[in-house]
Amino acid sequence: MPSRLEELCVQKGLKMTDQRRVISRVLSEATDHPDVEEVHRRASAIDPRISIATVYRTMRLFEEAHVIDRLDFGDGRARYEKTRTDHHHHLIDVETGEVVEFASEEMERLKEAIARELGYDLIGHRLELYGVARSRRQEPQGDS
Amino acid sequence: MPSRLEELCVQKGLKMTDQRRVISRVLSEATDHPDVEEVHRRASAIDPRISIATVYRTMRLFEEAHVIDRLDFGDGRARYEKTRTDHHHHLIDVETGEVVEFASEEMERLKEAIARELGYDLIGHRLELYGVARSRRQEPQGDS
DNA sequence: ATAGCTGCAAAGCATTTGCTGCTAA
DNA sequence: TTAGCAGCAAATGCTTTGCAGCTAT
Repeated sequence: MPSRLEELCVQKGLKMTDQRRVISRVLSEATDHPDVEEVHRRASAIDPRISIATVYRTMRLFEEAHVIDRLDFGDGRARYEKTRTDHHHHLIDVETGEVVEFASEEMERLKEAIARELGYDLIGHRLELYGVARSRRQEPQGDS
Repeated sequence: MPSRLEELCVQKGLKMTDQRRVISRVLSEATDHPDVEEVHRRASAIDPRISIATVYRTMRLFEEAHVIDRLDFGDGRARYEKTRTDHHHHLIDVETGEVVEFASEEMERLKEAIARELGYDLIGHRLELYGVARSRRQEPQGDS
């Protein structure tokens, strides 16, 4: 059974090879935001004859076809997620690296309003929050 | 006359060498958001015996002393600005690279509220808007 | 045949670092 | 003298790319 992401790729006219199929399946099944190395690791577990260069090339290909989105959490490497229809943003737990997704209609309105006020039409935007779980704050065994 | 940024550095207990003085002056006089290469270029114009490695080391030093802030506009290199007391964000003109600063009390409130709702205390955040000047949109001579 | 894809290794870019000589207290 | 700094070049980490062989049509 082709993954949902593979079907999307085909719709976009992408030629699907074995390695692209494996990568699309890995991405389709991911519930997190893996970087290229992690995608390569998971893809290699399915089919070891897949090089990191191909993963890089495929990620770029998929990104240009708008079936995945590149994320930048400021740590120097790109993360990816399936393209979604809903606007959403990410809150990164700075202690665990965990990523919490959230959406806010108010935020959408506000950034449009700000751009308009400044005389601009909004093309894109980026918003991430970095935080620590409030429950963890009162536990005094923090070892950093 | 020492630059304001140099004075700040001294207050923070940093040892000021000739090259650090030059770099602090460059940063103090900057009204834009230069990257390391640009800081090096401007510093070299004042005193040519200053290496890019020293600029990198000094930027990190200044950043750790909280006299400058590192910015990331998503183009792979770090930009810098003097540390300011006011919360503000950046709108990047995707056609000219120009950076417009803005502040929004509503935005500050909103992101705090979102984090709290998700059960987190906010440690940091990142927000950039990318846009095109509305005035430029109707001029049909766009050559891209 | 032929266009396009892959793997490998080399190159690229921003940034960091090991080392050695220098500099200021 | 001695701790810390600067310059240089080599190393790093992520990503891209040149090249030659392979694979489907």
